[in-house]
Amino acid sequence: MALRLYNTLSGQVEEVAPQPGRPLGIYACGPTVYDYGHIGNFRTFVHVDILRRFLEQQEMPLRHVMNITDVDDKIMRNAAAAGKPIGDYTAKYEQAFLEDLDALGVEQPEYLARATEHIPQMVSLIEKLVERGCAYRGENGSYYFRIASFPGYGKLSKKDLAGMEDGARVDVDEYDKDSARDFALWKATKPGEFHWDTTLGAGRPGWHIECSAMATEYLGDSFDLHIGGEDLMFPHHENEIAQSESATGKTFARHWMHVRFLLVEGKKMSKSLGNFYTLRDLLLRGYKASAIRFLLTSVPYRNQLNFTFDGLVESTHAVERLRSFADRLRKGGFPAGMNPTLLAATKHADAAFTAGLEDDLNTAEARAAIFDLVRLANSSADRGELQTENVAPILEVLAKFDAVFAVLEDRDDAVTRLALQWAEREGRMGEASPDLVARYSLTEERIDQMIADRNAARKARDFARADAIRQELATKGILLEDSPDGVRWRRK
RNA sequence: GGCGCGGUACCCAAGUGGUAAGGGAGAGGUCUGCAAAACCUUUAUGCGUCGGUUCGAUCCCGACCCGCGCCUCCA
Repeated sequence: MALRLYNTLSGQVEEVAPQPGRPLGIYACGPTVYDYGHIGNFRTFVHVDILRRFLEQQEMPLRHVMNITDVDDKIMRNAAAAGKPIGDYTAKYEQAFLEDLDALGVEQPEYLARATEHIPQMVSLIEKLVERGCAYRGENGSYYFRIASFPGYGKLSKKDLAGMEDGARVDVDEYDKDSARDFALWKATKPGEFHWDTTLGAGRPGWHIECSAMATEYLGDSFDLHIGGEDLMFPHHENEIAQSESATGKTFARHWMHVRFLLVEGKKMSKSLGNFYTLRDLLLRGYKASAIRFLLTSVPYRNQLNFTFDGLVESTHAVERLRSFADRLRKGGFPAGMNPTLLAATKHADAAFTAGLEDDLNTAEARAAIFDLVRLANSSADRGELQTENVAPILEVLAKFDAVFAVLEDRDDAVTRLALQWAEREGRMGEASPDLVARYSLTEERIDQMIADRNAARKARDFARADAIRQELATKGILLEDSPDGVRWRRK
């Protein structure tokens, strides 16, 4: 078996496989770095990460490219308003984006491609399109792609151009296009505006051209898989296809994967509805990075995910359950031998996990397989039927799960601490929940001291004092767990 | 208006032409100085509504109702 994914282009679930002897070429549309990333962005990037990690687990060599759009209208406008060169403006948000990916356990692709570092490639692609008669120069010096020259236009998004109202939404600034649907490849700039001086004249690239130029640069004229959010299907990806295939005469991406938008509290996320959240917003509210990642994977990428605060709490508990289970196994203390029934169940969970992901990245199925195993192994252990030789195979399955889902290792404290430091630097501590601030006001030394005091009280059978200390810690978000081999603490 | 997706228990949610995964939450129990964690039991004769096809439909077909997305910058 191999990975099968829904291909937007064909409308079918198809096997994804590289060309013989080559790595699988993946181009995933990245962010426009004009602001902090929001959870909608990260739903896409986390699912790309799930895909990436799963393919690595299947030992498929990858060549994965993600673009960083570091020049566009919003960036130009915001940078100008801040009186900064665009590079200074975008550097901050690019850095923040990469930190956010790291916070969510998202692996870096093989190549990060910045638009501003690939201007020559874009210019030569546009020149090629002009030579081939697919692009033209408008009166104001901008270049446009002539959609009428590409018969396949609309094949990805299944749009019939003839049926679309032409002219209903013409941008008044772009009066010099031959057809309203034609899109800008190169935007001529007015004197004083940020620009590149090129053989096309002074200007800057249109949005779509960067992906065509950079995908081709790193992956060749044809490659295996192109990924993005569902909104990018039209017009962005459609335009990429038109440009690239017109220039090369070859199929651009063979397989297209689109991640569906999420809803927040049942509504499309938008600033006006007040349900717009960046990753940092959530961290400052006290939610853990692992819970956010886990929630984002709870619904397969092609289904709409309703992101809610209740869901975040549920995911927190679900992750805790998995971590507790892993701790229990590592702690040991099981009878010698091997329970063959449990071993069989372990193998079954392993197979079901992989089968779920192979089936169009069904993360819900894959997760269910692991939770089945957790329940079975826990109940076996309670009955004394989990034996020492069962431990390693189960831990292997857990490791396999975590190589894809990446929530078991607890990096949450470190991530939250970084978010608090960022808020401090940016003067945004007011956005941090008081509860969270209290929770992180205790140093580990102080916590250890209080636990030692409580242990002394317990030894003296002064349970009232012991409970008072537990209670005090609890109000600051520190949970204590007594066990035969000592007291463990964790942050709520 | 055009194209597309979805409506499954208290909440989130997977799934299949043959009788409903998983997570969370609630209740009861085991364990514990008290807790926590963990485990057990329990919560859909039912899968938006109405028809149809079928031996049999939540799953196929049709109509309708509701929600959502894209068609314009957006992951």
